[in-house]
Amino acid sequence: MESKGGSSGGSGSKCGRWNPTAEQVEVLSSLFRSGLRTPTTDQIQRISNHLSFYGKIESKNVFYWFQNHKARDRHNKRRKLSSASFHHHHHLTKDLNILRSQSLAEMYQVSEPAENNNNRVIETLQLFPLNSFGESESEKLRVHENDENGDHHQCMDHHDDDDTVFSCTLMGEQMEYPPLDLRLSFL
Amino acid sequence: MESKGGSSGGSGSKCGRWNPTAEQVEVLSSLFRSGLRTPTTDQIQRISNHLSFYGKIESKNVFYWFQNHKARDRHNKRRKLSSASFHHHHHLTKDLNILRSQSLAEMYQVSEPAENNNNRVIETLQLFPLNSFGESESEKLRVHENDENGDHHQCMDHHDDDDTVFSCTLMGEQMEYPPLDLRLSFL
DNA sequence: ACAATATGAATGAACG
DNA sequence: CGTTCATTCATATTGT
Repeated sequence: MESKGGSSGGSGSKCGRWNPTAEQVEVLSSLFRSGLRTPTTDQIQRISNHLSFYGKIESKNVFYWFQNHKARDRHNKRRKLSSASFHHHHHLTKDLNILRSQSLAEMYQVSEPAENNNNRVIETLQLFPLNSFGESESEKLRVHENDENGDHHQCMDHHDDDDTVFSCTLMGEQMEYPPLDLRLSFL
Repeated sequence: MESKGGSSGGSGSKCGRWNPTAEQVEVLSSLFRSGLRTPTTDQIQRISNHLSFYGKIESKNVFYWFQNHKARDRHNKRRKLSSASFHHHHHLTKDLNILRSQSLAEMYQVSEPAENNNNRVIETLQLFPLNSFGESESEKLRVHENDENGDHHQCMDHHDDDDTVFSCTLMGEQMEYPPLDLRLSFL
């Protein structure tokens, strides 16, 4: 369709935000698949410089690309669960009963797959002449800090403009919700 | 119907992308109206598992649903706000001041989350001891990137110089660009 | 059938 | 580094 020039990708895009070329993505993906995850500033510079041949690019784009790709790759593996699309035809009452018991927790609390992953990536990394992986094992040291990651979502006093007139006062109020509020109990 | 995307329900649905059923949307909307905006990974999992009762669904669907809903809600609110209050312009300056001071912040929910100001959803969450052990048994396994499909990055060869040469025979993907081993040499 | 809209999905950028 | 925001792409749905 269009040459890269300023930006390309799958479709035309307005400028203002880097739109990587197919070639750029290919190279970046290759590097990632080869094991590169967090390139140093120097490497970022080289990668960016090299990729500039295919189109406009900046160093920070490369930096962000690796950051995002790594994070999403990891997150995707975490979301690989819950593919159960079998519909039980339980009765709602039964379902609710189960819902209140504790056995449900086991049912719904998905267990992580706990894949026995090898460290093959590290091997690959060390094959590269990128002498910056001296702390390749430092990442394992990442302790699990228990930040009480409560839900930081505020409730708003929305004036329910166009939405249904649902008073969301289900705190200590006398809420007589339709069966809907019961559905929240799975949380 | 189909093995894929066979989301039954009141609305017909084709394959290709997740098409939520009416019940699923109902529950999701309820949660949203209750104040839930950015569910955590655990919550997403539970929501997804629960909603799988009504049809095929994945975690990422829930994740995207909330992301989109929140973003669009915010977008709409913003547009509404910017175009609002053009009728009574008696004290335009005053209105603007008010808008800037507190109302806007509350509407945008960007005000600082008071620690005590818990959300309704949180209350609901804590009312049900379904998953009281949820946080205690967090998976400590923090495995790292594992190889997706170990059919690439065969071998390499390098000199310890900037002009490193690679012999990385990757899977024969059709690429009209220079071979990978050549493109990696800039590192 | 096509245009317009609604909405699922993706991703670059940035925050804490 | 994990999470969140903003913008855009892609596709289903709906209206004419």
